[in-house]
Amino acid sequence: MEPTGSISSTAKRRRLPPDERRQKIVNGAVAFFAKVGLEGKTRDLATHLGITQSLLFNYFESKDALIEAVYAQVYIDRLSPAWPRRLSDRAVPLRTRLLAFYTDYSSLIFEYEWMRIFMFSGLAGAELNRRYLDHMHKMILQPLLEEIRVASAKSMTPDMEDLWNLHGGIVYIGIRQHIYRMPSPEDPSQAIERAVDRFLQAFCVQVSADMS
Amino acid sequence: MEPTGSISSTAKRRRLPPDERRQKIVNGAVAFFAKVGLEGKTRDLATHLGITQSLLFNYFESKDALIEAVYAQVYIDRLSPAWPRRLSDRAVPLRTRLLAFYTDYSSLIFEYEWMRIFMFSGLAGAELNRRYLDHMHKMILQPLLEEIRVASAKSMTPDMEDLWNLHGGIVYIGIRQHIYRMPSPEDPSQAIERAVDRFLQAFCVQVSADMS
DNA sequence: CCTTTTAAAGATCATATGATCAATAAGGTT
DNA sequence: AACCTTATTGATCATATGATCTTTAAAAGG
Repeated sequence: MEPTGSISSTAKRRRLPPDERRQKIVNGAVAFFAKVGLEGKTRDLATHLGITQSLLFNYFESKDALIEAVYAQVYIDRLSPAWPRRLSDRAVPLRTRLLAFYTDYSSLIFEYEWMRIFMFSGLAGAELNRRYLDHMHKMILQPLLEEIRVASAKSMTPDMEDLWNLHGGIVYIGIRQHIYRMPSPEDPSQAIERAVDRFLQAFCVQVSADMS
Repeated sequence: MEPTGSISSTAKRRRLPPDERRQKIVNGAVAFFAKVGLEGKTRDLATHLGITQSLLFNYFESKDALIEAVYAQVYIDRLSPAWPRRLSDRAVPLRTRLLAFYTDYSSLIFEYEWMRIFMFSGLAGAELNRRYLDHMHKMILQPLLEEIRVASAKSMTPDMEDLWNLHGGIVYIGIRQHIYRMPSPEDPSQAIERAVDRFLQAFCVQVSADMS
């Protein structure tokens, strides 16, 4: 009988530089936990990685420490620090800024690993999750609200709930795709564009909805 | 030392009719799994219920069977069979129908237990989840799309992605509240009303946005 | 009050799981 | 080729966990 945590017999033992091995483990853990959830078992992860279970604990103090590394890996660079400034650049038409942001942002978040790890960590009440959403609120949506108000030409002016509605409607595309695994558009850019235009139409004089 | 799965010493042993006990277990399991996730441990659940862990298996074949009962309990009556007909009742103004639906629907789904169990089961790939969303698509959004197209007075006509965007933007209120635990409006009806009005404004001659 | 039924508890099993540590061998250095 | 360092393995531990089974006692019937 094979002992617990041993490697599949045929595979040769490969020695890697610690940094490289650590990175391989984190990347594998991201994929693995995204698929099965944060309660995924270390032995299954090790099998996926083609290493022994005990090796994981050579690189991480505990499973929790590994999950923290997964969080760090996945949350990193997910919100570019350049956006608050770019969103407030009034030299560029508001519609262009909004579309640029959501085109860029959706390409970052409509991704299997991110969507699912974000949801798993949200359900688990992870601190990083709250900080991320807080950052989204203060650094993205708040400036955006101000910009739309300034550009607002109609009597009606948007509030923060309206902005969360715009945001949520767009994010929900990714939720349908990666959480619920529903059929969804391969290219979401058109849906995003239409959502943004409907939003602007409600508060601003429409810049240019279509060319037809 | 207390044996595994025994009850807290002070509590008297209470005998209940099987149906009643079973219902108490299911209700407790809904609350428990909503809070900690479907990987919650049977012993913790039993403690919450004030019963022994072994008693759970007197009423359910296995933990999976219990979770199926939780699904059934939570998914039941979540989509009223009357809505497809009501949404197509052209004697009522479209805006009124839409608002009635989302007011009613949001009061059903903006609920801690539902939101979280739905998300947990979605991440787990539960069959019931897919069937629910399929039903939402075919029985609610499809008729709705037809109604809006009929009422559409502008050149632009909505597609299914637009409707999912409306839907997602509204559902996202509940996600913010119960999954991410963010501050959110105690009464979402105003946000819903504004989202619906923005949507109709884009495709139909606006019926009545505000009275001011 | 005694008997009977069976809901519920208590004890226990087999396996799973995170974690530890000594033994091994891959790969670089001399 | 011999040697050394240390990445990786294999064995193992302590506890957790789903599940089973025997024992106990609450409540209904007479």
